[in-house]
Amino acid sequence: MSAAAIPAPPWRAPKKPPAARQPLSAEAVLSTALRLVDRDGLDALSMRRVAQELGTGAASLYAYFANKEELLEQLLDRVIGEVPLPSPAAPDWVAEVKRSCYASRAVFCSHRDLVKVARANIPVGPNSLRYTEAMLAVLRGAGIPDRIAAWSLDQLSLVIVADAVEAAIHAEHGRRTEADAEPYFAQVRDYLANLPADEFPNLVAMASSMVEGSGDERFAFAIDLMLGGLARYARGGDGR
Amino acid sequence: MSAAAIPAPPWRAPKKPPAARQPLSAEAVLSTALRLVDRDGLDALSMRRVAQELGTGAASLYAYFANKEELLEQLLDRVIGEVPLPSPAAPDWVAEVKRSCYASRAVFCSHRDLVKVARANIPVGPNSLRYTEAMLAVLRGAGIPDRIAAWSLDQLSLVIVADAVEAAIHAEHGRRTEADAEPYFAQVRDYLANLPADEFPNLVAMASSMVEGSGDERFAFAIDLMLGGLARYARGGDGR
DNA sequence: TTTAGTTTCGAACACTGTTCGTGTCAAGTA
DNA sequence: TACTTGACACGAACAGTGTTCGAAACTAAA
Repeated sequence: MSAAAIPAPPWRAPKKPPAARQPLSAEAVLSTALRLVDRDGLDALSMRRVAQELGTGAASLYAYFANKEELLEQLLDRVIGEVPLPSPAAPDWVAEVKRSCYASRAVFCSHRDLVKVARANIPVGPNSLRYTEAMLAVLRGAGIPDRIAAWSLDQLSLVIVADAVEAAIHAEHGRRTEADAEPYFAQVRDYLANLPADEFPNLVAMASSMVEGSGDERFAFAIDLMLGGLARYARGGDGR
Repeated sequence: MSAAAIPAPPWRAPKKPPAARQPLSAEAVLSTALRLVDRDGLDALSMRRVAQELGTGAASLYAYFANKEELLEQLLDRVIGEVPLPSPAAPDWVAEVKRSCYASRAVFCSHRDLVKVARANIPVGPNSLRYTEAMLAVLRGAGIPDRIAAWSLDQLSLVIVADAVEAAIHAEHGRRTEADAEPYFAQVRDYLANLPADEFPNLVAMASSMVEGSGDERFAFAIDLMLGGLARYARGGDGR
């Protein structure tokens, strides 16, 4: 195969000058789109801009993708492919699931707000399927009944995505690190603490608690909460 | 003024009949917007359409709302106001929280896909605050520590919203009832069942389980999962 | 009646996703 | 070599979007 001689590196973006541009492919479009999202965020991703970056017109993209939604779907699946698969052979299934959840969140967070496209639609891209398969293997290996495993995985994914979206929104508002976010949280805390105490006694009393904890801590708590509820279905009852 | 004597050229289209429109207020705008969402869905809600429904131009709305986002925020808060507040006096706190979650979901689902606007931003509308206050009262009344109560409420809301969004998307695709959705789920099941069994043994084996259960059942499971994990923090340990 | 201040809103701006029909060019056939 | 064919490329246009600006219309005080 002569194609092996020149392996087109998909992550290497084609240059702006239309002179030496490669002949446009779904791969090239996806790479460019992902680069744009990473650089400017999801809102800045328009068909025109992707095409422009490729040195062509927007209409050309519709030869490879039926519409923008399909492009985004494939883009998301490509990112999901970056998540390392959990191993069903791990000795401690709870730890393995946790590790996998953290890894997923990390990958999503590393691509700005792309995760926003991961709504409710069941993802059916090849990488999503591989991930689902691996996760199911772990849960079933722990003795969790099929139905429970399927539903729980749904919920876990939901929490991961929702949390990543929240993180992305914070990042968009410039609250990237804990230190950056402090003024914002202080503002919220003050607002809550100064509500009328007769109508909102609990909110006033809990103003500090409401904004406490880093994003990581809150995410870890959410995952623990689910796994805590899930453990009772695993082999050996809820003792863990 | 002599200018008034000159009659307007009749062939020039006369201005729109002023009709008997009320003098335009934030209230009127919100009511109209909500009516539009209920009728045509969130995507059909544009500033122009709302204004048109009120017999005016889009620019007029900006006198009452800084932008579309603010309008949507207030619209959501208004809908949250329809949710009945949970009672901290209820004898069984778990049952009360469950009831409240179901009620919230029902309200969201009754307004098409408006719930999509409820992303990660902490909702701070008056009705949202009232709801949060009531829910916190219940959780604290159960002996749950402040920090845990705050974080759990976050997660519960997240699950409710995410589930309602999923239901809305199904409804948009015409899969409103279980019977309507059956063909779709059958399709997904068949697709999963026919994947290469060597690469996806679990998905193939669990094809049925993956699509099993009504929306209500899956939602109930999700809430139970969280409350199951939460119960251990309540007064009296994790028994219950 | 004049003036000042506020509210209203048509027109325009800079975008968006998508489609149509033409343009380009390489491969296949005569 | 000359001609045809068909797939890909893409400029221009369409129908929409949120938002802004400045002029008109109305209201209330002087």
